[in-house]
Amino acid sequence: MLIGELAERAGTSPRTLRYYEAHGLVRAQRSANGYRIYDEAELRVVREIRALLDVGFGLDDVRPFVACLRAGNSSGDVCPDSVVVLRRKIAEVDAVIDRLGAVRHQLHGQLTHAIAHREKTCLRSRK
Amino acid sequence: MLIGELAERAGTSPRTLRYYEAHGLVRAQRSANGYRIYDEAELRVVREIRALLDVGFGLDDVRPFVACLRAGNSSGDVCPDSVVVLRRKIAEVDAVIDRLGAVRHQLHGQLTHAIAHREKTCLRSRK
DNA sequence: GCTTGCCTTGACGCCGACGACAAGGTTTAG
DNA sequence: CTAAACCTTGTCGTCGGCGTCAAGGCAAGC
Repeated sequence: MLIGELAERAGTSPRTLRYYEAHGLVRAQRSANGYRIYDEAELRVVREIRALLDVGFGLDDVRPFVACLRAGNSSGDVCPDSVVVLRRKIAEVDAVIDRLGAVRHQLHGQLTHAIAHREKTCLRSRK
Repeated sequence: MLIGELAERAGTSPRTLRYYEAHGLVRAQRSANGYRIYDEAELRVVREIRALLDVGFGLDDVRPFVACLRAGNSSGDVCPDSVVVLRRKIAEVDAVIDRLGAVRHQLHGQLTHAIAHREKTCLRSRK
């Protein structure tokens, strides 16, 4: 499988796959003419990477999951390192959610205050 | 008031104030030697900017609030343009919170699955 | 042979809010 | 006289995950 085919099957671009390889996440054989050749297993790897990135992981966070897959596991999640990252990410997400909740609350306060002020001004202007 | 003093009083840096000025948010007189001179009103402007940026606004989002303050209002929130931005930002925050909730849910699922798998493996290895 | 369509490496662009540094001018205190 | 401590403009660097050329090689069909 050449890079274009893998890219299409994984729903991404050749550029992206080379980028992953440059960062040590994806591996490829080389044909005589220098083309990258991938086996089926890499498709699963790339899909794992994509799924995690979509969820907000960084490339570094993804490494343990890829290693876990390469170690022969059916899921990238089941290795200790992956679990560590999962826990950390959940905690991060929780923190952001809390923060955004507070932000939302504050913005809501500013909004209602502004509306109230507008009512007042409007009433005054009608006198 | 020179730029260093304003920066300190607003809890930021001279570089940041020049950046705001370059983007049309903050204004300054110039002394004979070319130094920027700020009046007290600019302190409130800068604080408004900082408060909004801290909450996740971009510089463009902040403009209406600054204009509102310059128009003589006691709060930057009370003008129609500000209210529009406030509503939009609240909607954005809500969307992100929803998305993160889904992400959290998925990650939690992956984690429990991984733990369950580990239990299984552990049990097998003890046989 | 020529075009088409793959592939290769390399390098710059992006976005946003600045930080950091360069190279210089000014004023003040010792 | 000089050092310190301000100020000025200008430019490059940062972070991440790529997109987008550029310039070229290789394979295959007509």
